[in-house]
Amino acid sequence: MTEQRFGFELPLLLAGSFRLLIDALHAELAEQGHPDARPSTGFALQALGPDGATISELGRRMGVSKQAAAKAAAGLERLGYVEREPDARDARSVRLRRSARGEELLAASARIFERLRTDWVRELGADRVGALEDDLATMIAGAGGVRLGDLPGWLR
Amino acid sequence: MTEQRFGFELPLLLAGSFRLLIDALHAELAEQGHPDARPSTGFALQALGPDGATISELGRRMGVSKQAAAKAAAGLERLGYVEREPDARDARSVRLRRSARGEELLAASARIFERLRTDWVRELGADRVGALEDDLATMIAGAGGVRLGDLPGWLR
DNA sequence: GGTATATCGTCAACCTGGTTGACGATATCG
DNA sequence: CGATATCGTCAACCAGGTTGACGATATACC
Repeated sequence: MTEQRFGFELPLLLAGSFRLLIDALHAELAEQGHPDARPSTGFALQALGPDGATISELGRRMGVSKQAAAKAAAGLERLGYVEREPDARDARSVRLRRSARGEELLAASARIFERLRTDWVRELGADRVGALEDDLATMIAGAGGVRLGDLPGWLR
Repeated sequence: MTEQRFGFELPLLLAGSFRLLIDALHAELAEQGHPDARPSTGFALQALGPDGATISELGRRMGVSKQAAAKAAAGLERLGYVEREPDARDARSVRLRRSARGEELLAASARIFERLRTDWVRELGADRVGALEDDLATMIAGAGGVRLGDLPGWLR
């Protein structure tokens, strides 16, 4: 079974399975009333956190410029996933907050990812999936963590 | 060790470790004389194959339009990774072929990925890395394979 | 052989999502 | 109070994707 594998297969397998999950997620999301959610939508909403954030703060959390964060926020606002309100104690700032629909999206995503993981467990067994997660976490921790917010632009 | 894991961690772990590998690859490539190689560079050169391809063919192999393939080819040409020559038996076509430098880039990438994989083996053990690869391959095969050539644009 | 049809590569226009630089408005520090 | 820093926005640009159109060339068919 484990025949000789080349080093370059590892990244292909990682990218391929990542894409599998994300495609499945968005197919499901589209059916559940979120047809124009994109991978970056969830990332940004996650980065926003339960208490929201200012535009600059969002940019810092995602590792992009505040201008890029402003564009992203405008998109999320247009789709109804975030709302903006003036910041009470800093008249320069804009507070971005997840809307009810934004919370829904995250909740739906969490449910779907949970279900996708059980698919993996059914196929591979709970121990193998657990080992896989542990091993990837080990490698990431060994490298001192990894930034993910700017995934979209980084691949270029 | 294997505490309760949430479903949404799996994609984060996959993306994170993929990014880890790709970042390490390009840090190494930059030191080896390929500072402006990008992830898509290697993908495209790989898609070109040892015998090269026409622009339209490259586009089909990467799952993008021929116009996008032409732009990518122009970039690769500018960096000296591919050469274009007229097609002997079809005056409409342009054959794209990897240059010597292009072959070098692929060879260097293969070497580096091989070394990165041995890092993983040193950290996790050969059996765990093999299991990880087998499991990811299983999931990808179960989904009927996955397209990777258009990774850059797909995340959007 | 001649004509219809398909494909090749390019051009143009547009979209998304990044970047940098500049700038007025507002906070904050000394 | 004044110097300095940060906030959000605007403008210009770039990369890399899209669609539509088009002249040039192959191919298929009568």
